[in-house]
Amino acid sequence: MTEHTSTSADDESLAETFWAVASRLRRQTRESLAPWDITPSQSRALGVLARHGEVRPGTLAEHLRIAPRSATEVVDDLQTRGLVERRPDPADRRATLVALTEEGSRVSTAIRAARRAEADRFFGHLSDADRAELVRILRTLRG
Amino acid sequence: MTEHTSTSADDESLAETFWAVASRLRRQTRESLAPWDITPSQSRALGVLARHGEVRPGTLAEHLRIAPRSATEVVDDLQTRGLVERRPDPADRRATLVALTEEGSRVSTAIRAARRAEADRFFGHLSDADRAELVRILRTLRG
DNA sequence: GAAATTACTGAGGTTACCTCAACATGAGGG
DNA sequence: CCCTCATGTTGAGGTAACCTCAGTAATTTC
Repeated sequence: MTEHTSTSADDESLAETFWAVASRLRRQTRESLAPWDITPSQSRALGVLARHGEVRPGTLAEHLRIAPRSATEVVDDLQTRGLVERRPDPADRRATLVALTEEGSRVSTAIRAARRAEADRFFGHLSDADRAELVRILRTLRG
Repeated sequence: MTEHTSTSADDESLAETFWAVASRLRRQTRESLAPWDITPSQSRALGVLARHGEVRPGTLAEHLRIAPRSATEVVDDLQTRGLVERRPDPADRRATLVALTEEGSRVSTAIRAARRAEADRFFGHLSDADRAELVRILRTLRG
């Protein structure tokens, strides 16, 4: 009964349910980012910078899994908005370091707070026990 | 202990974990679709047609949550590939019905099977109990 | 000194969407 | 019957967020 069969039909609806939840969460996240008029990829970049401090554009590209050519543009946009600045890498004069400005730090923090609030809203419907279960199960899936 | 607090830090990592899982699943799904050289939105359209039978382009657009103008293009592409055909709606001579061709049916079935296999692979690492838990929790989140 | 690395730029392409405007046909109501 | 609305399609033009390819410049590494 609790035999580990390949319950195909259930797995499919599991995937469907998963995506339904994902799209709801994505929509909500997009909305929570709206006040800053920032694109998802810009916010991802801010996140990387907040976590890693100053990094070279190439490294940023790796973290964001985009081409270096595209990272230049993301950094350009963020720089135009004054959220990020480029400075010379003291260790290698070919290189540039991208770092959050003060404004960038504030925005990044604010965004993180908003995300948190949104996650609270979203996952807050669950009991503590269910949240714990969910996180445990997802972790075994996250690879 | 099981008090329902707003465990913000945990919620954030819950969201992160969720997205990590999502991106893994998305990648795997994309790969499983590769043999058919079909885009995700085309496959979504096939899915709608398989579930609903023949539908008007406008209805298809609603299901896919895209503009009617864009649905025309999706249908065009599928028609070019011979997976779909347009026929007159007997009930309304302005209207068109989009339906799977035989080939389209076969492809759509094959895709569903591949998806199922992929879901098996993906969620199959979980115990039956965990799968049941996951589906239950996700359902309460899916809105 | 030659080759590799790092960043940047310009040009052009792709995907999957979008809006707006127009047109043809046909449906439904008065 | 006429008018308005609905339906599908098309064309033009636009956007976001990427991509590749080719070339420049500065600098480091072998």
